[in-house]
Amino acid sequence: MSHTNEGDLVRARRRKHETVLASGGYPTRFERSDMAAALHDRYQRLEAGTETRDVVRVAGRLMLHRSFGRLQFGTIRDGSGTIQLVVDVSTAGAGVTGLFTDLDLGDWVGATGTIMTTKRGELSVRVTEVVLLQKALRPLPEKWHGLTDVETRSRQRYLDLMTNDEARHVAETRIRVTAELRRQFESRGFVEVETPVLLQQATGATARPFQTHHNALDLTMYLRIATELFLKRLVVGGMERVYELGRIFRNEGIDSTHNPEFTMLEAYQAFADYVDIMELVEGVIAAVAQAATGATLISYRGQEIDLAPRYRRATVAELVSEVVGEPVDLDTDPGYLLDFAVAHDLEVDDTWSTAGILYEVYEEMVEPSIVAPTFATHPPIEVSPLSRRNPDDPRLADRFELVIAGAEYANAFSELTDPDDQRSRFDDQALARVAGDEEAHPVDEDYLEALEYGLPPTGGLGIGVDRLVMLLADQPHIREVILFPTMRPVQ
RNA sequence: GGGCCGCUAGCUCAAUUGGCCGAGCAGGGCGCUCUUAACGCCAAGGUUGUGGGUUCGAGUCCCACGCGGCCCA
Repeated sequence: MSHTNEGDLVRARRRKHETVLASGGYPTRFERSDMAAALHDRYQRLEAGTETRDVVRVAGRLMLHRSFGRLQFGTIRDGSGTIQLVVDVSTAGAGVTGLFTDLDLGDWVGATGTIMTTKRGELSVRVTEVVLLQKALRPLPEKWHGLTDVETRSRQRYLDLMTNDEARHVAETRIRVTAELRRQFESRGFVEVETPVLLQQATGATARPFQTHHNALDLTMYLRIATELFLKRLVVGGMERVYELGRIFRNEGIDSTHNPEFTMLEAYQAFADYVDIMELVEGVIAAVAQAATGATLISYRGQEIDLAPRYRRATVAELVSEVVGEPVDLDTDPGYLLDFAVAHDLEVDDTWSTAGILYEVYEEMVEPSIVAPTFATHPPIEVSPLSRRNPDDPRLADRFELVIAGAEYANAFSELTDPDDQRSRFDDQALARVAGDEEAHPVDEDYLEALEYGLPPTGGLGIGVDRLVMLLADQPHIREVILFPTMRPVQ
């Protein structure tokens, strides 16, 4: 970023700043009587051209400033909205007029005055006293277009927030989403817990972890890639309904749906299976949509999506059959499925199993085409190392993914409770690891020991919170829903 | 990792085939008694992302690098 000549723009502001410092400095607090939005609310019926004797004290950042002959107008924004300040030079004292005239856009100001409406009906505070709470030494971004450069908006989010309504709207949506998620789980009897971020082994998902070092223990440590195995340890310990809404770290690239640190909600419910979790998810997603947007019918990237229950339920094999055009399942000849996959440019070869090709077709062709909320159930057990097997077909997992608008928003399953089966699944992953798959799941001996004490039948769930916010705030990029996304350093 | 595109005043954007880099906002000065992105007039503000190269002359063409965006893997 170039600061060429910024000094020229800053000079006048700094001079005023130093004048304040020389004369005793800025006030340490301001006793505000009302927020802007509350005033608009209270005085919405006030007719144009009304003067009241109601004295209020408001404070905020000066966003607009204009003079019209002997009248001066300013618009300040506080945490709730904006309110106009009016100074009548012919009646206000010289002190007020001088101070008001000297204000620059971006300054924090506090004002005392009476409520009035202008001839055009704009609710305003007729200022009798004004105080500069803090000078903005740097100029604000352009007042009409705001800040548009994606990079600067992400690096200096405070500028984005102070100039762009959309930035504030998205931030507020995210706040409503996380608050409502907590409310929903609390109301269903879940308790929020905190499990370690710093680990000696990163488990619970297939992903590469970040590595760090603990000096006192002289120990290599990893940042968590999931909360799964710790939450299930708690269920073993008798905490029957637990959830964690927390930051997850995965050492992978950055694109429109991936940030190296992101937020995931995981929940575990004892004595429940994946079908119970489906009902839970529908209810939670609908409630969150309602809380965040005011409706369960939302618009995402030009598509209308109804998030009200109940969502479509179909197996992965059924969904794949729809794109293939005839029924396929795990008993289908792998050569037939391979031909279909190759014909559609999928990167598969004849070493792949039927299950592998089936799931590849699902991920590459089915998932992107789904718009309405759909529970895609029963993927192959090979791609589900932590799920319980389906009792009727042990090659399938009692698991589902919630797909909306071509992307996955939740992943859930009946948890694998058999410690011996879990050990053999870990062993399969270990083989893949030896074969070079750095993302394959490592063996977690401590977790296996916990399972040997008995995990009750349990339904587990993970929801990608950032992506859910993207959906509800209709944002195409994950950086828009994370206040401070990971950025390359400026050089 | 590959391809394409972008980087010009504090901010938002212009700049013909390579020919003096322009405007709006913000900032400075003046005017205006109800403005709403107020308006009008005046003046000021630039090492065109960085470093090389080609050329009489580069914002523009070539090479490298940095940051960002989009698409692909």
